[in-house]
This record gives sequence, C-alpha cells and structure tokens, in this order.
Amino acid sequence: MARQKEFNQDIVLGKAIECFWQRGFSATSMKHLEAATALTPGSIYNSFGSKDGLFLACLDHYNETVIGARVKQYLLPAEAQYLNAPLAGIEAFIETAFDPGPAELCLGCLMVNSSVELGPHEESVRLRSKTAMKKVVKGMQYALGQAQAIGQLGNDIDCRQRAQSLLLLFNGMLVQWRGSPDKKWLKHAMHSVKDLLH
Amino acid sequence: MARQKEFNQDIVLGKAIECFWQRGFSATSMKHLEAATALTPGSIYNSFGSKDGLFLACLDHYNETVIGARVKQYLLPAEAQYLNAPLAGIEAFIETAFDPGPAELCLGCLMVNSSVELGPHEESVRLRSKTAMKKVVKGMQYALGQAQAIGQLGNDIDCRQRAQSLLLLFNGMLVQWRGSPDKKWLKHAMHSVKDLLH
DNA sequence: ACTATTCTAGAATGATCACTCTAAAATAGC
DNA sequence: GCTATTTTAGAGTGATCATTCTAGAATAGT
Repeated sequence: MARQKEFNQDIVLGKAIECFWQRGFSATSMKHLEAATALTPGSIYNSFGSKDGLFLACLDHYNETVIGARVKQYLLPAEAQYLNAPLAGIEAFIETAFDPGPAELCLGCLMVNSSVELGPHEESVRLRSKTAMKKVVKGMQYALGQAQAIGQLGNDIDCRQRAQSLLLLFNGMLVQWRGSPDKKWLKHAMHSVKDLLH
Repeated sequence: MARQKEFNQDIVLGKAIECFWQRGFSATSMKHLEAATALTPGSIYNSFGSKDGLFLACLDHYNETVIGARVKQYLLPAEAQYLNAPLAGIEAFIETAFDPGPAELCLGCLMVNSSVELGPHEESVRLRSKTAMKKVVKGMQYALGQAQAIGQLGNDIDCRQRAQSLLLLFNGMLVQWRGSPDKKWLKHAMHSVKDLLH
C-alpha cells in the first residue's frame, strides 16, 4: 500500500544478535546497533518499537535460527550422520558450541548470557530462556532414547533426568568459557560429558 | 595525618556488592551505588577511583567474604559438622547457594554473573573469576579426598576431575536459577549432584 | 592554635543514553 | 500522474551517564 522496507529483517536481526551476543544487552547501545545493522534510528524504532523490542526479536530469532537449528542438526533424526550415533550427536552439539566467534571472542549462548544478565528482572527474557532450554532438553532426551533403542545406552537410565544433567553441565561449560578463552579445560569438561553418556 | 574516613570500607563494599549482584555491572549506575552506600561521589572516587575500581574492589571482597567463607565453612576441615561427612558438606555448599536473596531475587554468584557479563572484554574480571573458581575446585577436591580417606568414596575416582565436573554442574545450576525463580528443577539438579558423589 | 593534608557535600561537567521529530523519498492503488 | 501511506535520513530531544570541581569540614603533627 505504500513504500516498502529497504532491509531484510532476518539479516538485520542477525547483525543485532552479534552485537547483543558480544556485549550483552545493557552494554550495547543504539549507536552500536545502528552501525551494525546500517539502519537509522527511525527505521529501527519503526520496525521494532524500542531497544527492548529489538532485543526480544533477537532472542526469538536466535531461538529459531541458532538453537533450533543446532538441535535439529545434532540431536533430532533429520541428520543422517548421527542416525546411528546419537551419543556422538550430543557430543558434537556440545563441543561445537565452543568454536570461537568473530574477533576470537567467547560468545557462549546468547540465551544463557541474557538469562544471567536480565533473568531476575525481566519476565520476557525468562520466558524465552525457559522455552529454549526446554527445546534443548527435549532434543537431548530424544537422542538418549535413540541410543537406548539401538543398545548404545543402558535401559536403566532415565533419559529425561540425564538430559537435564547434561544441560546443566553444558550451561556450566558455557559460563566457564566466557571466563577462560584458553580451551585447556574443555578436554576435561568433555570427559565429564562422556561420563554422562554411559 | 589528616581527616579520617567516616565510613567503614567493608560495609560499603557489602552494600555495593548487593547492587552489582542484583543488576550486574552495566545496569548499576553511580546513583544506585551512592544511594546504597550512602556515600557522595567525591568519597567514592576518592576511595575507589572509578566505578570500575569500585567494582573490582567488590569482586575481591566478594571473593574473600562470600566464596572464601563458604569454601571454608562447607568444604575445608574447619567445620566440625562436616568432618566426618565431607560429601554432605559438598551438597550443602551447593544447595545453600539457592536460598533466595533480598527481594526474592535469584542472585546466583556475583563472580559467575560478572564473568558472563564482562569476561570476554575484561581481563581483570576474568582473572578474579579464575582465582575464585580455582578456590572452589580445590575445596571440593579436598572434600572428595577426605571422603575417599574415610571410605565414603571409591578410590578409583580422580578427585580433581570430579571436582571440576561438580563445579561445571554447579555453575550450570546457578545459571538455571537466574532464569527460573521456581525451584522445582532444584530437586532434580541435586540428584545430578549426588550422582557425582558416588 | 596553627598548618598541612585529607575527606565530604553537592552542584556542575560534557558525553552519551534511548528515543522523537521533521521533511524528503518511495511505492501501491486509483 | 495523483494521492495516501509508509519508510528513510539525520538532526534534535531531555534524561541520565560517569566523572570532576569547589568549597568547607575534620583531624594529625607541630
């Protein structure tokens, strides 16, 4: 009915996610976001309403494109590579989270970082975090179930409980990584992960 | 040689810690800190140099009075209560971290929170976080060793490795808590902890 | 009591914050 | 091509940011 937007929303959200991911919500200014997205204030506020609105849109987009995609790739049956090796899929899901991002920064997980930064004060963030964590647990639970089905994991194990333990361990690793760029600890940590896959 | 300070530094640091603990570094303003400490800008800058300086002083104070004290209370041999039950000490060390703070806020651990918020950009924070984490691991390692000595833990277990796994799990729980005020998950999580104490 | 030094109170600083406003540019329906 | 509507560019908004400044109050050594 009128003029059309000049930018692609997904690309813009991707760029904004990079900003929030590196610096967190509070330390990211509108100037940063304008520079990263190459948008003017008017366009941002016209599309997202506020810095908060853009941030929540980022969390939703991250939840779909990063977390959702990774769960599908490594944990759910879509990927042929891990069809007969679901435990290897879980390992890969965790280990690949520790590839350094741009500028050699330890990004960790935007959802975890945001939950730590804003969780106690922002219901909206808590909600999205909970959704994301649930998705990961479900994925791991599924993979563990598959492992049981093909005899790679004992049938005495409670997959849901074990998946939750894995998530806690994984989140702990993400935290550890933000504070330790060197990955010497990662090898030991992956050993802890493997202990939970027997 | 001249006028003496009117405030007690430890009390002031305690109040400032509360601020940073609740809101994180970036979201805490000098106004917040002035109100909480009942100090004027001049006094704060005279004693701590900058907001950053005050923050680092808080991390050091927290490391001594909170983390150090808790390690000593629950993990090291000082406390008679856990002398013959080192594993119970580890459990208590972890479980008591999830008592809600003032205003029913999920505080978690200031060191973990700060590491997530600022770790990738602030060497000074990373350094202090690493020191604190090491202290906790050493404490847990000691308690695990004691458990082995009195036959409550198998001698085949690598205490250092196990302590690191416990720390990761613990950090994961602290993260989880910031995003979930309800503690239904805590019971399951403590179950995961106990799995690592056998 | 005097002096040198430090601390405190609180107003004032420029910078930056998230956000808004205005006018021009673009397009869909007529 | 005209009109109605939306998006864009970019200057401008008051508020708040961390920090500094200035003047006065307090105290230790002389």
